[in-house]
Amino acid sequence: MVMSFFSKLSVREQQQKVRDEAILEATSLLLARKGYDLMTMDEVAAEAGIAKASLYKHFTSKELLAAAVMTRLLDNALAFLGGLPPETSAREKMQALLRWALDLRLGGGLPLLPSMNPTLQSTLLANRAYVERILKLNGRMAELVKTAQAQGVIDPELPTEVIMFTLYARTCDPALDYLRMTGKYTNQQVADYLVRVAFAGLRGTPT
Amino acid sequence: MVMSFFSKLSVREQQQKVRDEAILEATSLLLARKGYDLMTMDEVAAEAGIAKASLYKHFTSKELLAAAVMTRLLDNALAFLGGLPPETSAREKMQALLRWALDLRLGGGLPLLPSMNPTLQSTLLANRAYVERILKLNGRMAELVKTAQAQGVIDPELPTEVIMFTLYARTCDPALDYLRMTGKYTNQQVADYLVRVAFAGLRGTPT
DNA sequence: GTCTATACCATGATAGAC
DNA sequence: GTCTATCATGGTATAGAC
Repeated sequence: MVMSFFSKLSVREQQQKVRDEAILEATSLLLARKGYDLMTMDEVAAEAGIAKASLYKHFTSKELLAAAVMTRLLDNALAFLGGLPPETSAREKMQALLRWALDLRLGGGLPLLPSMNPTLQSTLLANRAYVERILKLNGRMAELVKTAQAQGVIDPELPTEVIMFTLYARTCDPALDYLRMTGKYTNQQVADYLVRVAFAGLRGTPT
Repeated sequence: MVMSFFSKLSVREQQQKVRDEAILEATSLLLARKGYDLMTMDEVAAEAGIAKASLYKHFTSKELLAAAVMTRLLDNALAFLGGLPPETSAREKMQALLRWALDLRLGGGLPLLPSMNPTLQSTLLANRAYVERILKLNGRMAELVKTAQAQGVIDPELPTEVIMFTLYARTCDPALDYLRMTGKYTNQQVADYLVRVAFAGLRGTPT
């Protein structure tokens, strides 16, 4: 089919994108708030302001919807990393990424990592787009970690994977929720503490 | 009703305890493996070798069952802490408790902390026995943390709560699962890494 | 009296008719 | 796009066997 760039179809496609984006945003919020298992498609539809069946016109299954959200999230993470000024050190980049994720979570926008729902897990791993992003991010992270280790600012005795996985894990650290529940700290303070503890540990850095 | 200590009822009560224990153990495994939401009462019954309806004779709801498991877990944690030799330092005790929890998890026996299922959460907080244990453990932990901070072996600039919550959070660190999935490390190594990173951080301890 | 089998009922993911 | 089924799942209650 031939069409101009300004045809009605193009506009309609843009509308689609806008709607898709709204759905993804709603899903993101709900995933962050309740997790995959407890999130229902009814809620997503309500939050996005459309009917449930309409939702299924956009995303053909709950799992695919979740995969789309996770993929978008990884894209954002990669974009964030890529957008950091070139003079930023490797360790600073690692720290900034963790901070970015924690801030996202404090704003209600970070879907927890794939809980351990097995069906979701396998759907994700079968999802070309998702896996591609994961691999790309892993590659970037591995570089940063190795550089930082070579510079001696990250424990060189730890396997690269341990560092990477720990960083990923810290983005969904439940301590964040606990601290927030006390009501004693600002979001900034909570994030500061978590980043600090992730890098310096409970022992702290002796001078 | 009057009865001897060796009456049949007493025996029957013992049978009850044994069965209860088997159910709790089965639930523990399943909670650890699938989490609360995905665990079904059918599975629990199957794993415990009884019928679903019988299960409901022992525990009148899924939530109460989970609460019982969590309470038992906290009892075990308290017993473990209490059983450490008196000469153990505060920091060693903290470390030992984390290690104990991680070993439990590696053995498949640690139900993750209350996911964030809201109904479960409120059931737990309404459960006298559970809350009692939580408060007791929190008390013990707060003592240990303060002592260790006073001794300068735990970062004294961090609020006690940050330390405590971080420790709790580390017991369910997803990095453990990631590392195990690589298949590159023994369970011992995985636990060693996690404990080390929890206390020394990613930066490591500069000599 | 304790377990088994089965029935009930709400919820939530999908599919099909307008 | 919406509205209205369908269909499976899973928590809970009951009815009857040993």
